[in-house]
Amino acid sequence: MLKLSKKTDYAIILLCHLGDVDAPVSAQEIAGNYQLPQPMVANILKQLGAAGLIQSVRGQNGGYVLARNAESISLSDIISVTDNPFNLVECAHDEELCKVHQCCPTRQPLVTLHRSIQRFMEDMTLSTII
Amino acid sequence: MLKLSKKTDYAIILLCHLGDVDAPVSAQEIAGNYQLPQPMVANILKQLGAAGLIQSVRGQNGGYVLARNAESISLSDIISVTDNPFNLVECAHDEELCKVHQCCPTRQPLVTLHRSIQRFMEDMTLSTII
DNA sequence: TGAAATAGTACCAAAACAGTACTATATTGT
DNA sequence: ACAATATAGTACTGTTTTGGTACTATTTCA
Repeated sequence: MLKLSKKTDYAIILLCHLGDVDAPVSAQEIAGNYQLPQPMVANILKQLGAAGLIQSVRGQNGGYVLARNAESISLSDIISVTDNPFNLVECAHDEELCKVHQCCPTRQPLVTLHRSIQRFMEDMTLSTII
Repeated sequence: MLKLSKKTDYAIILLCHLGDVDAPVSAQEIAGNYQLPQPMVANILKQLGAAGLIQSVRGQNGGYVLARNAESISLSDIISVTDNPFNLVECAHDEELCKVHQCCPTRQPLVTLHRSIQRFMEDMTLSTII
């Protein structure tokens, strides 16, 4: 449907929040702050942590902090974690997937569109958003 | 998942094909040509017809023809028919949908991304693709 | 009148999405 | 030491979307 998943939508909000503070922030705190479902937020933070975008601090007073500075986290990075890696059309990366790739008139322009969106998302970093 | 649906993917192929010939082309003929499921193709053509992008010719030797010239059919038009109208995030058009729109840090940049993709899709016409 | 085409619905299975639940483990404060 | 508060990991579930099919009616040409 060509839209961002809620997960990605939330992830961006979470990361923006983390980018604004230095001390670790807990899932509960963020969920409360933005009125998002707490388990959902916790799950997303876990994923972002596993992907290395944020660092976790366990134990009481624990939470999450950005693992890198906000300039080096791109929208593309985020989407790769919470959606799958961006793929406008399947054949954009692997043309063997296309049954009619010899005669397909659409591949090239769609790949162009794909690339330009991709570039846009790579250029848009967390610090841009903040 | 931020990718084009098969329906849109197919629709582009169909329209490109129609743009190449003058005589009406039937669903069967196109499906055979590109090895796509015939009922699927028929359904998509029906939708494109109902939306006014193509014109139908009923009866034997009937089929479909472009209703306008290829320059005036944009990728955005097509997606509006086969997916829903493009909406990267729900709040891009209606900010009331957003529970936290007063404090949401992400709306503005996402709307910017939305607009730039939108423009790209409006600029890319069928004739560009062909 | 019959074959070939579109028109209009309605349906269905599989996948993805959004969200929940549960158990285990780590750390801090008392 | 231990209770409280966190994350870690995993598995589950209901709903929506996707991808595709089926069926009936209507139009047109030969």
